[in-house]
Amino acid sequence: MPRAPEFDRSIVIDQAQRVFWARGYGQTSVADLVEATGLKPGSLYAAFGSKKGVFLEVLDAYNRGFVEKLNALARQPSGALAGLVGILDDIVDDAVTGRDRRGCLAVNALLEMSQHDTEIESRLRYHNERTRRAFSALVSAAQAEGDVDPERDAGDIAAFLVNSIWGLRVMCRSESNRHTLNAIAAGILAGIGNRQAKIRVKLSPVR
Amino acid sequence: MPRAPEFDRSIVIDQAQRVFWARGYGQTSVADLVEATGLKPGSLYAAFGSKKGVFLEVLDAYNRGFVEKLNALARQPSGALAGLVGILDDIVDDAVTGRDRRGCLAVNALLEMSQHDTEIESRLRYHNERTRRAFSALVSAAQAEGDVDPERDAGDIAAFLVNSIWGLRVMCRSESNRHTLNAIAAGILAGIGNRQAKIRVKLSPVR
DNA sequence: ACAATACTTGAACGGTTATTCAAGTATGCT
DNA sequence: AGCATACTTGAATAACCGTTCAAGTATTGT
Repeated sequence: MPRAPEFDRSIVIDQAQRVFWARGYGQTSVADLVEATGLKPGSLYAAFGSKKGVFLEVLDAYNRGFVEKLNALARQPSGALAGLVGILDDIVDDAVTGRDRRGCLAVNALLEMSQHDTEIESRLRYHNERTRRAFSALVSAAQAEGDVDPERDAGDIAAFLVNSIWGLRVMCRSESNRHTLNAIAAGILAGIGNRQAKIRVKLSPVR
Repeated sequence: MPRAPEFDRSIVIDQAQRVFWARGYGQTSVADLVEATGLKPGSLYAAFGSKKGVFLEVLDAYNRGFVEKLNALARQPSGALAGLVGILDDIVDDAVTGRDRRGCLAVNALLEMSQHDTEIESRLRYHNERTRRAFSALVSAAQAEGDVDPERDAGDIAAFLVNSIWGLRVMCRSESNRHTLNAIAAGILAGIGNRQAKIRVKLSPVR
């Protein structure tokens, strides 16, 4: 039996994710990964094959985490729509406070790489579909709870939601004004046919 | 008096734009620019200072063109809302037919570079504001024509619109299904409080 | 204890990058 | 005609990139 690896794969992926998310793929050098993970180039290449191999695994972990979060929200006691509003609120809050303005790792990767890397492109397409399905389940739950117009197709609303949230993640890279971001969030809720007046009120005021 | 440049600056910027838009900033080498513009490295650096200098000028030209297009739409005889719907339709059409899936040059640049380049970041922030003002004027026109709820703040609606269109430009990089994209466009029109039932119908069917 | 296994190390490699620069050349004013 | 100006050229440069690899080392079953 051979020697066991000295590192925890999921921790390494987590460390790599932080670097890729902060700097983007192209601006992250293998030297950066070596520094962030503590793995020397040889070990890194033995474990992941290439820089792109690391990145693909980072992307997979990222999407898995996001879909799990969405699935948890759909079963939340305070209601699916409240979960959705929570997502928007968190994004806005992170931007306004400056806590997180890195945007969405998957969207960043899509724009940076999908045009010249078909492997990344197809992987992101797959993640995109999984994300939309998770949003669709969330919308269905909100419809069943009477908070969203049940006449409209949940898949269509989910597509609109993914679109809007991607936009919001991009917007937060250059906009940190609370009023503006809240106005956008209010528009999104209007677009999905939100029936809970309370929640719309919660987002639109503030000044 | 010295020798005059042998090239037309606006043509060079146009050629450079094509390369940057197709490949992104990082993946575009100075050698690519040399090939696309016909200018040798020395001339390029004499005229623009650096690769980034070329890119900044490309960005300026891009945004100027887009804002001018929006201003023209606001004064269109068929109505401001029709102009807006036309923008959405064009984006969807370009994606479905595969005619143009490069996304928005400014959004691409924002995600690729704004995090580690403050000069690009502030330039894009400025363009973002100009774009939002142009959309605001377009929305005001639509309100005056009775096609959009006049009670809501035009600036808020404009922010939502910019957000949605940015999302759509991103979405089109990985999605080319007409039904899905039309559903998104319909959601956007619902979000701005579109009062013209006709136009909503125009977008939602198709299968 | 020994062999087999496979992880770790870090220097080295070839390729590409943005940028510079000295030399050559065309222009227009005096 | 001659000079000042500044554009054009393309080879050179130095830094950095992702990746490889041979040597060293720790672990485990026998």
